[in-house]
Amino acid sequence: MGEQTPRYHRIADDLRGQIERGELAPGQQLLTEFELMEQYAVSRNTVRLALRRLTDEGLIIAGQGRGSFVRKQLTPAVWDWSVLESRSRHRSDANGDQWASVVAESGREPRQEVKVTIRRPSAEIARQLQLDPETALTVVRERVRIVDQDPYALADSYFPEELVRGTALMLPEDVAAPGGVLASIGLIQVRYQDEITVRMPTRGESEKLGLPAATPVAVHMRTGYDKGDRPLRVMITILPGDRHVIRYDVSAE
Amino acid sequence: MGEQTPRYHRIADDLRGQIERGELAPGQQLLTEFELMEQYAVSRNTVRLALRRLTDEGLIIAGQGRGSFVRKQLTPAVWDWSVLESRSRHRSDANGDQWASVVAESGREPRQEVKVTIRRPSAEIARQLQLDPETALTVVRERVRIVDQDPYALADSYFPEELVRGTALMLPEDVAAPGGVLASIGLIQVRYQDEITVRMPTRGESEKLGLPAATPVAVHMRTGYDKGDRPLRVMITILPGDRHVIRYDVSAE
DNA sequence: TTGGTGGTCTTGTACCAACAACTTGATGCC
DNA sequence: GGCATCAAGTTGTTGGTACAAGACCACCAA
Repeated sequence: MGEQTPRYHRIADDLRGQIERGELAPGQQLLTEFELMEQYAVSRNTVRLALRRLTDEGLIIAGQGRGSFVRKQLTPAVWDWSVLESRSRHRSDANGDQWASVVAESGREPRQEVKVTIRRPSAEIARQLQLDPETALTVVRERVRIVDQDPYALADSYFPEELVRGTALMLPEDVAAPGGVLASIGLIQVRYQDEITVRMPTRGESEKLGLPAATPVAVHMRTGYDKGDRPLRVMITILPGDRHVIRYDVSAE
Repeated sequence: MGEQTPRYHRIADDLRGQIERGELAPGQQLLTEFELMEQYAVSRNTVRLALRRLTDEGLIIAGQGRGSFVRKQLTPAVWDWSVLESRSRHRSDANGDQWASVVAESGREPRQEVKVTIRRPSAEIARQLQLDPETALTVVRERVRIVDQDPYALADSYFPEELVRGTALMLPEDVAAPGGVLASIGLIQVRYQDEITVRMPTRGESEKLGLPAATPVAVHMRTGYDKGDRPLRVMITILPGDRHVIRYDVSAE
């Protein structure tokens, strides 16, 4: 049978069309693999290849023992990164808790799990903080941001150890202060450099965030500098693509 | 055999470890499926499941008839979006050709394929441009940005038709002007709103860009406003994750 | 030298079978 | 009623086979 496109491609195309036209609504259960076998007169393997294709595109999601379902897209959280902590319009909250207040406004319950460690910096972190990777130490605050019990993002902050030694930043608690936590200990960030990359999550990230298959992440790395251009902090945020929008406002002064 | 983790998980973990430890270098060919069958004493099906896992993580890439290879990451192009076209430091070029000049600086050859059409706007575009989706028309400039024959990004610009009627923007050519093309016809953008989302590419994007499997894309939507807060343009750029870094500088005035 | 031709190697597609693991709802016991 | 148990249904895992399709190389012929 000299067909050009493989059968499982055409089955996937057919199902994708049904999803895009709305004949299969978000959250709705698809036919079972066995039913699809009969409908298309193919083997179960071929059906599974087609379903895998849709899974990889993020269109459906399968659960063992339950069935396959059209994936419903979450209403994404919009995240405005174009404001300095020190002049945040969001009622005097730090950037770390801009998040908390934005979430709270939408009637949901934010929570953060914080873990603090002292570590030798990785090559990338050392470069961003202009530290010697052999001798310097960094204080690392690893946060898991949770909304209504569901993990939403990972946010890890790295500080040069000598700058924050003995301050509240070393407490494994959810610290917040008006104007930003760094400002509260006398470190004023006047400039950020943000770099955003896109990739598939690592296994560890995928587990911590409970990500469904085929969910890419944005990696947002923000380096904060004081007015002498000394780097004070690197914050790396892992934002799952299915639940976040990153926003910037760029304007002439 | 009451094992907790499936065999193909463990095989994938093993191979992933080899890649991460550098025992398998980027670009290097993996053992063939048949050899892996013998080495792990499993069926080809199981080997393929393990390889698929690594493919989905973006770690390897397979070619029919050639073999499987450790994926080498490209040196990503850094893309600075925090500058207005009108005050670009990059030798008086438009944003659209900030790209061209950055690429040219690194000794590679940039090229753009441009297609211009007039269309009724989608709901999203109409909302961004504050147009009536029933009656309004938009001029759409679809560009494929190519570096050394390889497609690198898609950049589609949408203009309200009444604003650009009869101007150079309606020519299906690679137009450029000092200070930006819009400025050259009297439309001055003083503010942008950028929204970045992350998702898997659609089939069409994947084909146009020749993306390997498991390559997510960043969708960068920039809406430009004049000083009366009237939207002048929406530009949607599709940036494959394996070859782009998005950068912003955020500073106090 | 050049070009085509064919054979071999490798991954891709498609089929079949069996059991495991998990979910869900029904059943029945206390 | 409440709770444990069971059975049926569904996807997950693993084994097998066969042929197709693309890549690559060696060989031969012009």
